[in-house]
Amino acid sequence: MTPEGLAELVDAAVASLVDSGRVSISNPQPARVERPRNPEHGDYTTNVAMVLAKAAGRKPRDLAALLQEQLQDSPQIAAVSVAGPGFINITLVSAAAAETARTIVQAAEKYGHSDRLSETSINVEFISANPTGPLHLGHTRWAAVGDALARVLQAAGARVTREFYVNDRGSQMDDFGRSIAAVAAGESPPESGYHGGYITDLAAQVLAEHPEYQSLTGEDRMRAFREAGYALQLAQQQSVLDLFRTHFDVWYSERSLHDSGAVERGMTQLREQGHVYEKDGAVWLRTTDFGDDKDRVLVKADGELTYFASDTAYYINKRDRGFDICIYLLGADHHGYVGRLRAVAACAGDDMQTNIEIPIGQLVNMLKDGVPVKQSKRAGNIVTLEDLVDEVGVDAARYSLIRYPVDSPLTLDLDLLTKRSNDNPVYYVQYAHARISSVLRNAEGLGIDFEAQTFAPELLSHEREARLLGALAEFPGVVASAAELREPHRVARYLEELATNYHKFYDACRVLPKGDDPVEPINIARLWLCAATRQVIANGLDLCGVAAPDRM
RNA sequence: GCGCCCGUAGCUCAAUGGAUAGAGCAACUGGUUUCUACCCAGUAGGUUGGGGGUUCGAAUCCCUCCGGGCGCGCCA
Repeated sequence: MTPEGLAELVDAAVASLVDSGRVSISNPQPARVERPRNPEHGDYTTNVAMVLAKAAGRKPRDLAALLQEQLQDSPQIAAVSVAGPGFINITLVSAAAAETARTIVQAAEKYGHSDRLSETSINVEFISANPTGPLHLGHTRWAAVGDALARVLQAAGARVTREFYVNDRGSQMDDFGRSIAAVAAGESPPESGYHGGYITDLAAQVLAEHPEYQSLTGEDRMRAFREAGYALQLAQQQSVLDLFRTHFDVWYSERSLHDSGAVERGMTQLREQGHVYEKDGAVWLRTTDFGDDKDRVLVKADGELTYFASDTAYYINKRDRGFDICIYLLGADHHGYVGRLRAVAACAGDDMQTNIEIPIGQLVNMLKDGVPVKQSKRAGNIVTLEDLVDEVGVDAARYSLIRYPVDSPLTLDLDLLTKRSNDNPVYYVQYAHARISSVLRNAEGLGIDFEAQTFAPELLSHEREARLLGALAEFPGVVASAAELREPHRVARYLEELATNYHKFYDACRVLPKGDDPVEPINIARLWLCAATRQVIANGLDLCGVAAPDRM
């Protein structure tokens, strides 16, 4: 019996009361069934009586009592009670709860997946760093979170495209080229340029491949170094993201947006929608029609297109490519763009409530030796994605970045992460997986093929078995809510709770027979439970993009 | 000045308007002749920044004040 199944049972109980005329509610909303925080309150609890009390014109506790009467005859329910202001607490018979283990083992890697977003095509754009330097710690957070979000959305059935927008157009590219060219000539980069040590490396690489560039001067020299440096830096970003297990489906070049005529087409569409006007020799988009602070310039008085013009065209281009929802994961330093981007969607004739979503991620701070690390791109002392991975590894880096909601600022203590200690819960979760794997290996060594034997779910009646089963049953709901709320951290938090439940079970319940003891049905039942738990941990870690090791 | 985000245990952080606000780390006390102790059991730690409001019920929603971060360009 799953929480979803139980919710249907409660809905049926409500409908039965209404149909028999004992209660009058028009259009009762579906019940929500949750696991209570306090285990003494049973396996599941629902607040449906309190929610519907007003519509029914009854006291919450009276309505709850009527529902209790309806529910307690169900063969799958062991006990129903009314508590507090009107909660209905439900305990399942152990066999009904334990069927979950069989369900999970049979569904295998599909357990937790659903089809509730199956009609939706979603573009998830994240990182979108300039190709003028290495990816820093902030980008690393978006890499981990964006990829995990994409995985969670896919698990909910959505068609997802991971997209990286390459800002390869504009004056910062020229600054980039001038900086490399200057260093190649043995000079310092210009004040407005780029100063990190990687510029020196890029200059050396460019010269190694193209020694003839050294003789170029002026704009030709800038362009030559710019293009060669761009190719090298983009390749570096791509390879480090590959290492980080974040694989983009589309790397979309801003230049290509212009070359393909998408910018012109976008402008035409916006004109047709009637939100474009001219003032002071410039062309504007009236984003204030849709809540933006001020209107935005598309074409400057000198005829140059703005960066914002690319943004508008890019959004329209995404919609033309068939995406129902465009998600932009932006850093807090770009939150000023939210208003104008949403307005772009509206100006293009879309619904800014549904077609565009812009979660804002707060920045990542760091402690090293207990002192905040000051990061400055100009000074070139940034901490890069590679640095973090070198320090703690891909699993710990990804996990520690996605286990927090993105809208909360995050402080990473590098010294703690470096210790590879339990301060990083990823080891706690991975260890549970490795521990179960070991038990299953030992079972195999004893010649026990539990899947070939009869599973007697009613034997899993120990309190800690019940709690573990309850946690396992929650997984599909957790994945679904993580997808709907765009909050992949829920999966990580859930895994930690699941791992705790497993360790407690393991501590109290012997799985394999000791010594020469015969194999009993309880051993078989517990092996089913172990296999189910391992499957859910593996599925959850996969949604995080973190490895599930068989040995540690 | 205006706008957005944040403020929860000593530290890092959870909690989809629900019952006694939870974990991990740090501190203290215990537990393994047995399947992986990277584990488990327990103690201690709170005016959820302050104040007001909404309601059966608020860390959560509204108002206000305080504190912190970020952003407010015909730059990209």
